[in-house]
This record gives sequence, C-alpha cells and structure tokens, in this order.
Amino acid sequence: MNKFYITTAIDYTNDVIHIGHAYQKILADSLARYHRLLGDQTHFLTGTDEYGQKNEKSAKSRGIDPQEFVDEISAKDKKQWKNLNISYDRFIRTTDKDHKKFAQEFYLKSKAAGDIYLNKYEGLYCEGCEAYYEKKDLVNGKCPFHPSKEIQHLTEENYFFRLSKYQDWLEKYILEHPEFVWPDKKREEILSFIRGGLKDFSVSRLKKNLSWGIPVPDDPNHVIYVWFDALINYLTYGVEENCWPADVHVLGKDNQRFHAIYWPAMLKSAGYQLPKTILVHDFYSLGGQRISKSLGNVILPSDLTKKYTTDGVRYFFLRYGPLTNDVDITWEKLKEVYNADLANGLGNLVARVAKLAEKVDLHLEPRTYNLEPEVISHLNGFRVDLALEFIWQKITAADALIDSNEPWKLEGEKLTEFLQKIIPQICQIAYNLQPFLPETAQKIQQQFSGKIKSGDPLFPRIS
RNA sequence: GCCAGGGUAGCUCAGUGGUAGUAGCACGUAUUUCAUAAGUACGCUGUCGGGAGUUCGAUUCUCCCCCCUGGCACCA
Repeated sequence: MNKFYITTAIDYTNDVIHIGHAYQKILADSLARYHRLLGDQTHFLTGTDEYGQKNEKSAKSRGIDPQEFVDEISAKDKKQWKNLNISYDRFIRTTDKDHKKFAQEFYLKSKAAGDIYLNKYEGLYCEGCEAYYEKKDLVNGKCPFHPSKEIQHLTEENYFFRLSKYQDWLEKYILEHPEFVWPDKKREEILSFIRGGLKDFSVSRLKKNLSWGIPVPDDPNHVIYVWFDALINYLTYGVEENCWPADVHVLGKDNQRFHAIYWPAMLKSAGYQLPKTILVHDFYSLGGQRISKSLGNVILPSDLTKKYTTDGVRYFFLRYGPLTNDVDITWEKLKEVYNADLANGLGNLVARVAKLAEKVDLHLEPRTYNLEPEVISHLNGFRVDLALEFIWQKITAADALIDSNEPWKLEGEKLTEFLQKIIPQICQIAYNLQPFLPETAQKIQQQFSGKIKSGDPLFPRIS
C-alpha cells in the first residue's frame, strides 16, 4: 500500500481565515480524497500557527490571555473548514504539547549539528509590522505600512540558523529534483533567490520582549521564533504517524521561500528527509483588489457557502482557482459558473434522467466504477482544474447522447434499455467527482441506486 | 532598478512560420420538452499590445518600445 502525506500551511491566528486560505485547504482536501480513493494510506494535516508577537498583541488588545485568544480563533477556523468539508486527519496547533516538545528537540538537533549560534541582531524595527527593515525599504525614514509609527533602532541578541552553509547544497538539490517545487515558474524564482545568496536567519526572540513562544530548551532567556517553530509542525505529526517525509506541502506563494529554502535546510541540518513536493499556488483578488483586512474586503468561506453551497464553492475554487495564476473573483462570476456548470450542467443532467427512470420504475444492479485515466493523470500532476474540465466534457457528452436518443419518446423496454446505458455513465461521472464534490457525488450515487426517484435539484438555479 | 512570466473574440483562456480557436462563459438563431425558463445543434464578434527586422509569407522567430503581474529575506 502506498503512503500519501499531504499538508497545508497552518494559518496564523491573529485573525480568522478568509477565502484566500480556503482555496488552499480545498485544493489539499481534493488531493487527499483522491489518494484515499486510490487506496493509499493517506494522512492529511492542517492546523493553526499560534505563537508570535502579533498573536500576543491581538490578545492584549482584547484584554485576554494569549492562549484564550488563539483558542477562540482556532475554533473559528475549524468551523470554516468543517463548512467546506475539509477532511483533515489532524488539526495541529503549535500550542499542542506534542508539538512544543518536538520543536524543542528539533532545535537541539540542529544546534548539535553546529547550525545554531548566538549573535547580535541590529536593525530598524517597526512595531506595527513586528519586523526589521533595511534602510532602503523605509519611506522618509518611516515604515511604508505604518508611517505614523516611529522606527526603532534595536539591538537584540538572537540565535541564528546557519542557512548560508546550505546554499550550494540546496541549489544542487533543487536542480537535481525538479519535482521539489511546483510549478516550474516558482522553482525558477526559488533558484534565482538562492543564487542571490543565502543569509543566516534568526530563530529566536528574547523572552523579555516576547514571551508568547516555545522556550528555547537550553536558554531560558529566549523563545523560538514563530517561523522556525511553525514549519516543524509537519514533522511533529509526520514522525508520530510514521508518515514522514511529506509527499506534498500545499501553500500560498507568500510562504514559498520559507518552505522551499528555510525548511529543507532545517531538515537537512536536523537529519530528516526532505518533503517530495512543495506545491505553491497563487492568490485570489476580489474585484481587482487584493484581499486584505485593512481594505475591508475580507469574505469568509461561510459567506459563500451560504449562497452557493459547500460543493458549489468547492467546484468554483477547484475549477477556476488560482492554481498557477492569480485569479480575480467576483460575485457575478461565481453565480455564472454556478448556474452554467452546476445547475444547468451536472444538476440538470441528473434531474432529467432521474425523472425518466422514475417513470419506468427502474431498478439497477450495483456496478463498480473507476477513476478515469485522464483524471488520474491530471491529479498526479496536481491539475485539479483540468481534471474537472475533463469530467465536464463527459457531462456535455451525456446530455448530447440523451438528446440524440430522445428517450422521452421511448416507452417500456426501449426506455429501460437506454436508461441502463446512460445511468452508469452518470454514476461513473459521480464516482470521479468524489475527490472534488464529495457530498454531491454521494447524493448522485444514492439517487441512482435501488429504486430511482426524482428528487430536489442538486443545485437550484440562482437568479 | 534587476530577474521571471504575460498582453489573442464582451469575459476567461488555448494555440500555430502560411491571412486564428475543437475551447468555456456571455450573446443570437433554430430545435426539443425528460429536466432547474434547463438540453442540443448551428452561428456571431477579433487591425492575435505598438513599431521595425528576418522570410515568398509572422499572431507565431529576432530587436526596440508601451502596459500588466509576480519575485528581489525574517510580510503566515
């Protein structure tokens, strides 16, 4: 039996997730469901990233304890995922006990390898961004994002990870393993970044400045920097479940550098195998605007599912989502796709055939179905969009077959005969839809088993 | 500024050295009535970003220019 271990990025808990994050989870979920269908021993991990200054600050502004704060956000995220039918096997939180322990062990392993050392970090610090800036990045001596705040000149003692040591090794590794970063375009970006030179990065913060973090195990004055700790979540679960290395890390392009550069170097340092593929997807924009809290255009996945159903949203995202390109989303487009592909397409096909079958009181013998070779080949290459496009061609073909046979003019034996031909085709379509639209696939399979009845529309048309 | 990828029908995009597409949506016409005013068939529209060059011939190759997007380290 094959093993398949897939992860998503874990979401930062300073605020609830939005549709940008949702694309990633749905994508990973459909791949996980696909591998379960293949019979692979599948592990699907998602979760939340809960330490760091932003979390601590957000909690303070609400006047509550950080743990209480991240508990709340984490629970809200989980609700969103449930609403989208995300079939994760574990929801990991970086505040989980096993993760804390594992992250500390990892840190020590990397240190024992000689890759962690103490140094001084000097820099221009913006409190709003909770980040250091180079002088050249400032606008009139102020932070470009928080011009009202004063830039602070800080010196802080940090532990550093010796990333520079891994530069040549990593470049060679990526060249020799073209499947390591997907798609190609992103791999080129990573390579050019590596060639620009890798600098050591800090992996700790002083506890007196930031207490909300995992303690550095051999220095009580420090906590582990969020990035270093967060990446390790994949390994925490992977080692426990004995499914490391991961087959796919699914993440957004904002995270590609951390996953494609820091993470492999960290793993190499601590003596672990590298994940097989880093799948980097692009972003949604909303009516031409970047999705962001400050623009006030954040949409929750639950806002969309209310109107378009869970599978409706899954379909739209998977078929037309930002897999290898940024994609602009509008309510208008969503409605058009819903009506054209789901109501008029899949839903109507099922409805018209079910009604005909009901007329002759048809019973069908159970049959087995299989994934189409084209679907398999597209999914092995992560192209959920092309897989769905292929399935929709089958839907159109089924509609055309119905029209050319005019079954509504047939009666008795002849009608039964035709239905026995067309219904398995629809069931085959439903079988292939399982990774993408699990509820709908199941409904169709149920409707066409045993005594067939016409029922409520799968996707009522929206005007 | 540097690097990468793009600019093709109203929209989203595919594509090729021989006056563009088997594409989907939208639109139009016909047709059908089993179905969610759904389906099917047929059709419409484009100076293929601008200019120059190579070529018998370029949307496709080369050069220049314009525009868009992304990356250019501690932004989960």
